[in-house]
Amino acid sequence: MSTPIELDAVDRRILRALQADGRATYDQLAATVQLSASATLRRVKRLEEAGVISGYVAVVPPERVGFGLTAYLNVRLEKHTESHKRNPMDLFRAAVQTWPEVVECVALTGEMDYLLRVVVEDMGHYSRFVMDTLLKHPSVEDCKTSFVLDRVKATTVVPV
Amino acid sequence: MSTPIELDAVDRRILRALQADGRATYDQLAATVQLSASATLRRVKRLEEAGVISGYVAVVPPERVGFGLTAYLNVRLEKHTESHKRNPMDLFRAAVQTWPEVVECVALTGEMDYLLRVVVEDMGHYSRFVMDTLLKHPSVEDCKTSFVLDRVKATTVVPV
DNA sequence: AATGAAACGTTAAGATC
DNA sequence: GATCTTAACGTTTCATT
Repeated sequence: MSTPIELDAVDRRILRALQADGRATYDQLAATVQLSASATLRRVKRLEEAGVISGYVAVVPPERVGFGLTAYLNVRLEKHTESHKRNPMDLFRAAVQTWPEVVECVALTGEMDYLLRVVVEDMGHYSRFVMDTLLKHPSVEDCKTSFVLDRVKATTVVPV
Repeated sequence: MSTPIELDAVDRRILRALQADGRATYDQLAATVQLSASATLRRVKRLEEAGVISGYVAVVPPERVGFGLTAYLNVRLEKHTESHKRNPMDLFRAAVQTWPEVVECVALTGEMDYLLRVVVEDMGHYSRFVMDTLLKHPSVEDCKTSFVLDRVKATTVVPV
């Protein structure tokens, strides 16, 4: 899982194909990567065991299930804390895991500490999340929101 | 593809399960959602045809294939253009599709026009992308970069 | 209209060359 | 890397509610 993997051209074709269709059969895969099905299967298993393929997921467009609003939130944490509590960073990171609206959270360089991608049903839902949950959390100093107007490019794909 | 879909509790359990493991067998799925395999299959096909499941993809962690650096770039476009050319927005959107480093691009509310997620091999690759490609593009006025220090939460999952 | 059980065709997985 | 064999799986059918 942690050793670096050498990928040849065939491996890259396999990864591109499986990032486009994670349920392609080995016969289909074999045809697109120009290899026999059994050799293709062995390479896929090798890639899975090496952690190059960490799993397979169904893609569910949020707007098809009633989550029509996506926002990016830059969050800045409190720099100090009450001495009997855990520090703001640990508190915040633990809280983020429990908030279903937050589908992605990364720590960033720059003036804001964290970037959150938040997926909600509508503006009411967004407003409740920010007012009642995020800003009420003791670790959070403030946040800035940008709403997504349009998806220009969205790929689950790593450009292997 | 465009009609709203009514999802019941079983549909939601199926979506959660397939977002966690897109290659679960129908026997496995059936066990976790408390339904027979054939009924589960019929519901999955219905969700696929309705576009609630738009596809299945293999997940490839960028760092496992040599893409160790992720950055978020806020991009501001030129507000005017040479009259004989297309406007900056159309130029930029078309260019973004051709840049493999840009795995995600959304138009945002707020002072910056676009947010890009950029996945690159290292700082040299990042630097070349920004200096030689992004900032040289006639549609781009300027950009601000934040590098990802740590993934706190990363889910492909819509919280259905 | 949706389900569950069983039968049938297809695919995955392992052994061998 | 390819071929062959068998076990597992996906899909259809049909009776049932």
